[in-house]
Amino acid sequence: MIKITLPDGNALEFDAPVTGRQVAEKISPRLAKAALAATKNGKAFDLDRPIEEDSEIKILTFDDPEGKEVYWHTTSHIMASAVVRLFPGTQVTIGPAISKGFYYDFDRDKPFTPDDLEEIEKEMARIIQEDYSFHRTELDMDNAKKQFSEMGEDYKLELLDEFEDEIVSTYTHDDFTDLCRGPHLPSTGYVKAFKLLSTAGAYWRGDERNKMLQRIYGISFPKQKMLDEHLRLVEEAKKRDHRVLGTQLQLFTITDEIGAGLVLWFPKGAFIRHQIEKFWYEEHFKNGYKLVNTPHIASIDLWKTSGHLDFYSENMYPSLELDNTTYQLKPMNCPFHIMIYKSDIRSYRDLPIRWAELGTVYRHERSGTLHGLLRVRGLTMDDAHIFCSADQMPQETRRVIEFSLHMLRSFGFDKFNIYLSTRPPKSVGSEEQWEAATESLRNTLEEMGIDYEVDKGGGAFYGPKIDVTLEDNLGREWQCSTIQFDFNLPERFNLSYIGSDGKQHTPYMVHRALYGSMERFFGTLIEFYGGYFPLWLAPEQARVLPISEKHNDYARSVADQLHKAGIRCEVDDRSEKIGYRIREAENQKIPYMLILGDKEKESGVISVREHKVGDHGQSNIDDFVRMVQEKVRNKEIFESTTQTEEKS
RNA sequence: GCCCAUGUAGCUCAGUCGGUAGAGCACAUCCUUGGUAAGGAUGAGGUCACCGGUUCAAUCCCGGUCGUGGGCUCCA
Repeated sequence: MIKITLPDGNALEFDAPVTGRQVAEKISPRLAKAALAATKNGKAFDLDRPIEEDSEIKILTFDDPEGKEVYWHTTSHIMASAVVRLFPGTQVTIGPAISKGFYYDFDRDKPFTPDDLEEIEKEMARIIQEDYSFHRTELDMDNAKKQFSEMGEDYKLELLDEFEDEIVSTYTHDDFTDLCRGPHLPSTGYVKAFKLLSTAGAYWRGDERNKMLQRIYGISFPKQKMLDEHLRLVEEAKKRDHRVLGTQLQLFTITDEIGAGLVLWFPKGAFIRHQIEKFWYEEHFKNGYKLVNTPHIASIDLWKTSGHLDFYSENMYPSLELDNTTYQLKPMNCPFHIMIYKSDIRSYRDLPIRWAELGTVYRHERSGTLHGLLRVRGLTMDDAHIFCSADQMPQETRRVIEFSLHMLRSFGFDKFNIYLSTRPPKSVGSEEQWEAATESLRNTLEEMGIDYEVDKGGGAFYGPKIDVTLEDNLGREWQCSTIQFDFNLPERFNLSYIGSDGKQHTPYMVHRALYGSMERFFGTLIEFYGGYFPLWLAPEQARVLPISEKHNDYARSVADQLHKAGIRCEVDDRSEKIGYRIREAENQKIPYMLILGDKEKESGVISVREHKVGDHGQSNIDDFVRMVQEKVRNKEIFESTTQTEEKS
């Protein structure tokens, strides 16, 4: 007899060996039916693999993240076997489950076409129909290498070379065998609904020096309805894409007549940006920052001294020759702030110095990485540099982290990821400097009790950093705030301050941006709000809609009163029906529509309609003004805005 | 940068198996003055991204350039 302990603490006794499936059957027929795999002592385990000794067992269904992983990973094996059936000679490489689905990378001369995908789907359907069981085989390294060498699977051999385990496992269904840790679904028939979504080129191991493989992405579910729902949600998400909303709401455009990655801010977008910047200035003054302003180009010598020419040149635009001087368009603001520091003798009494600038920089990002507002070539950083003494450093980093979180929360963000980025391969400074600086940042994070992940090798060339990322609407992560330690520039520029001991010391330096850049922050805001900007940001807070021509005068007098109260509103008195004009205001995502007809005119009130919600009924003007002012003051966000749009 | 896809009116998209293009919305004018998401009529609007090639003829086929989209380790 062996003892099987369940997640709820209850224990069941079985004759050994027992399988996860038998355990599930004992618990309930429903669980047995939904069971996909198990975990044994916390590690994923095939449902039909014998358990010989006392264990903690959890049965995995599609509701468990690990269950989904098994489901998707198995589907990727099914896809691989279909591809090998249809296109003999294709080498398989790796095919993991990812957060939403799976992919598999193949080495094949010809990329897959959409027609190929259809064929592959049909073949997968056959393989699922034929319901092959998955068999796990364990073998030692020599045999594994022999087997995959005979199969001609070079990539698997490369993987095997890196494994440290003595025993590896393979999974076989039908006549397809793949090197795989597992576990898998019991059989191919477990996959009920799937779809291949896209193809892409992907470098072997993500390294562009390696061969480009052909990747196929897909997803699967235990029910067709779940697949349909998933596809619907993806479609809905596309409507919140900042590029789509940017056009629809006339916020910005990027056109090749200007250049890739260069943004034209339309009046409405520029207004929102202005509000964001105004808030930024106010908060920076409150937090002890002073403003500076600096030019867009500078003598190339500055960039030689700073090290940018050596370490950042691939992202820099070519230099300009003029009057026997070579100028360089700036990719960063830091050297300028440093020169301001150097313009005077600094005392320890002056520190910390905090200088901020909305500084526009140009970076030649690789063409394939450009993406709407989220990765551009001309951008305005909400930059600042802090110069301080060594012992002020922990305090200053802490202040910046708190400041950053305060700023982001003011916009309603409450979900972000925080990373500690360590030394990259191409970088300056000694090992000791990196070690000390990284530890300092780590300590600050830990003292503040902040959860973070380590991004190994993700630091700037001049020092380690803390990054805050926000996710876009399709789950892609983008860097927002960044707080970077720099022990390079103060040395290169020979910065100093006079300490209380009367001697010269080198200051520490922090680079930081809280929004990251105005462009990217705006892009994430558009998606976060789904275009429904909160009142304090909305370019037009209310639209006044007279029912017919005879109410135009009243409409104008209402608009006047609102203007005087500081509310941004327009009158739409075009000779269109009220329904039409409401529809237009809704499409433009204008927060309030004020409908004015005979009833309102007579009693001197307004009828208030809120976007996405509908008619709120009548209100007097003062009450409405107070309500709007209150929401503006609180930076209140519309509840409906952060939810997925219903289908319209 | 690399792989694949793609570029037609302001926007969203049809279309031409090679004979210089079409819809809806938006826009303009007129009619309509209408109570909470599309009233009607008429009209204007395109070097079919750009450069080159094949052809009697190219928006369509071919090559190149530029742009855009998806992707380029969430490791067996």
